[in-house]
Amino acid sequence: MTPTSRSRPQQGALLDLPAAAPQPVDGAGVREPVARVVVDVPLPHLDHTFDYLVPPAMAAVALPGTRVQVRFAGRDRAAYVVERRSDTDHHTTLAPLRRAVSPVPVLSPAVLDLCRAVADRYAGTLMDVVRLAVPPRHASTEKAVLDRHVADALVGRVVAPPAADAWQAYTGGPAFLRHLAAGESPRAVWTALPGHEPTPGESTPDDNVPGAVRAWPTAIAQAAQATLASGRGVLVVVPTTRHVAQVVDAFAATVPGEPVARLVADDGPARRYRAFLRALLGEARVVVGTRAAAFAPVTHLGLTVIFDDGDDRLAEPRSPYPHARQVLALRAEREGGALLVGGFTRTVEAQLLVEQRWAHPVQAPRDVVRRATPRVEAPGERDLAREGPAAAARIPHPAWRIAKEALATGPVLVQVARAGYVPVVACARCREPARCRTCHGPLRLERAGAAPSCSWCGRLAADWACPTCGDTRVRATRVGSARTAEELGRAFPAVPVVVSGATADHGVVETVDERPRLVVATPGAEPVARGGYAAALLLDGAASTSRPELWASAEALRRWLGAAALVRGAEAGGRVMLLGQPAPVPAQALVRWDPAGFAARELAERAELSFPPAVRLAAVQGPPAAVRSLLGHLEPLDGLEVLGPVAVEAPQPRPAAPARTRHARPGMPRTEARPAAGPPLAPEPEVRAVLRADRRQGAALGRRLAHAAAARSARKEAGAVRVQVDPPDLW
DNA sequence: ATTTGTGTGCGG
DNA sequence: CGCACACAAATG
Repeated sequence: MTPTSRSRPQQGALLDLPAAAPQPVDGAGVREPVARVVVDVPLPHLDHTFDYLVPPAMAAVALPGTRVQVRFAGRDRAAYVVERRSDTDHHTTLAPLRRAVSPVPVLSPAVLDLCRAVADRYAGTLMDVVRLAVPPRHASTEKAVLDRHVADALVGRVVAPPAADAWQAYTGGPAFLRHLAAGESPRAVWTALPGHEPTPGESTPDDNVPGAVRAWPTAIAQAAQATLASGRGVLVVVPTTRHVAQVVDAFAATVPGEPVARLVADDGPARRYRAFLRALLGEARVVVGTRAAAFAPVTHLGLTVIFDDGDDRLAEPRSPYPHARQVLALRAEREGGALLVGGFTRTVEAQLLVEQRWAHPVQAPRDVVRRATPRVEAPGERDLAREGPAAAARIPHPAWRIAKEALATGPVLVQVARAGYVPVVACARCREPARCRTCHGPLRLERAGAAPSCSWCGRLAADWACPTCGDTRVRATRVGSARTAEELGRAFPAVPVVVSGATADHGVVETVDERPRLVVATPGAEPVARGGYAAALLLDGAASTSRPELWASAEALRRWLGAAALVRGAEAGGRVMLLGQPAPVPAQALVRWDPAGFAARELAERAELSFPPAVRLAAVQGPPAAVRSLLGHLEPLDGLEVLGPVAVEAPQPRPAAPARTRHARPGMPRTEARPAAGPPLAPEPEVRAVLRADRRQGAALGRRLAHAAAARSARKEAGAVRVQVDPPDLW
């Protein structure tokens, strides 16, 4: 936990002189007159500490962890004090701090240490990580919080005796809670069961019935409660604000009166900073938030939880791109708290933690799983053909039957891969994907009867004609949620249809009640149904598994499980049907509800192919000369493979996209064209190299990459190179 | 990035 | 010899 004291610039290995002997500094009456600071500059080769003199007026304020301003390279810069000391190893006289910005120690020693570890792991700079960890200061909020804090500081809190019924169903669940309550720090990978909180009027689940499974947020709240009982704090990180709301609600029900800080970037600077301060000052011992909350300054941290860790929103999109799961794992190792990695699926990364025996698996025995999960069917083409001529329909007859039966007892969920009406169209005759004449973006239909329009630039293509065969008619190659809802509404005229998804037409619906209705939703936007859905139809199976990336089937399974987990258990008649020719391996994992088995198989496959997380990978991307020079600055590493560099597809669609699917044959499923809309910019051509090393060499690889980036920046070499460790979109 | 220090070239 | 500009190194 020692703060960094790498006060020596790294001007290449050649000039690695020994550090100057520390010299005592005359503080003119100031005790520990030297402030060791980290300065907010973006240059990798300046990623170390600098010493400044503390003027007497700032002596009591500029304490470790506080924000200050310093004169640096002729400009006033923001900085954080990381240490106060009486000596310096700097040889000339120290410049004074310019300003003590605030007395609040926002960068606690534990969080500083975590940031350093994350920066090292991801080959980034400390400051880049600190910027993710510490929200921007909001002065008026700070004043308000501090004033109130003095007023009601140190109010003792009594925690009710912990409940543990949500963990009864899991092997190792009660033991996990016991260890937490005893002040220990177990680590677990938790495969959550679908569970539903009782509807009002329904009796609460009996603690002694193992089949009575409670919803995941309640399980988290109970684990938190056990930790609070041991006198320690709790941090919960989830992918979205929707998840945050669910967890916060569960806390309110489970640990009433316990203050919970909700740390969500979407809340805006003032609220975010307020929540941060409440955690920092110990006013809230529980923090629930999205990815940046992984760094939250929870005092005496006893447990961190991450739920649905396969969601890509847990990966930070800004340099150095840390993933919240990894941040929490580093944190658990360094700060010594317990870690709970949970989800309906099990990610390969979590599987690795289990196989390394770093974490214990916590999951339900087979018979409990069978009762608590819905009955899942994934009819193959032959099964459907037996049912009659409409077997190839997107919603074949057996699916209609399930929906009809289920609607007698409750709501039915229909998961659709894409939002919109007809999000992709092709030539009706030759099935060539239809593209915009101007920018070559894919065409779509925005609503019934509308002319095709471009999903990139929005232009109408009323007079579209296929450049290959001349036909002017288009056909749907994807069907979106809006059109699906339309079809369902026609088939069930008496049943209300709800559409949920992040589009302009309608928002995400949070919950629906237990009355019969059809709920059409895109993955991740499924409303929670009180008491559970009676059934779910998962359409478009192939759309999610046919992507070439290695993670496609794991992601598909995660999405299916996420929807299926909202359905009542088999015991209560819940049914799920997976449709649309999904790949068989994830489909079988869903049918058997065996995410752990799937994850084990996936991890083995990745080890076989030398893919992450079995090995450590890093991507280096930028202009050709810049990438070459960075690779040139890399010090040798045993067993390091350098793949490439190779030209990388333009990150943004170019205005003149090549018609690359000229010979697509009718009937062949086309691979997805490109992500989504975006302003067509002309990017300069870039290359990407991929570095591969043994997992045990991961730390060394990170160090070498950071050194190489520092060397480039010290020499002011042109061109921005993006270094990304564990690039999520590569394999 | 910005500043500061050192070296080099050219005009006087 | 003196000054101006260029380049490199350091930034406390």
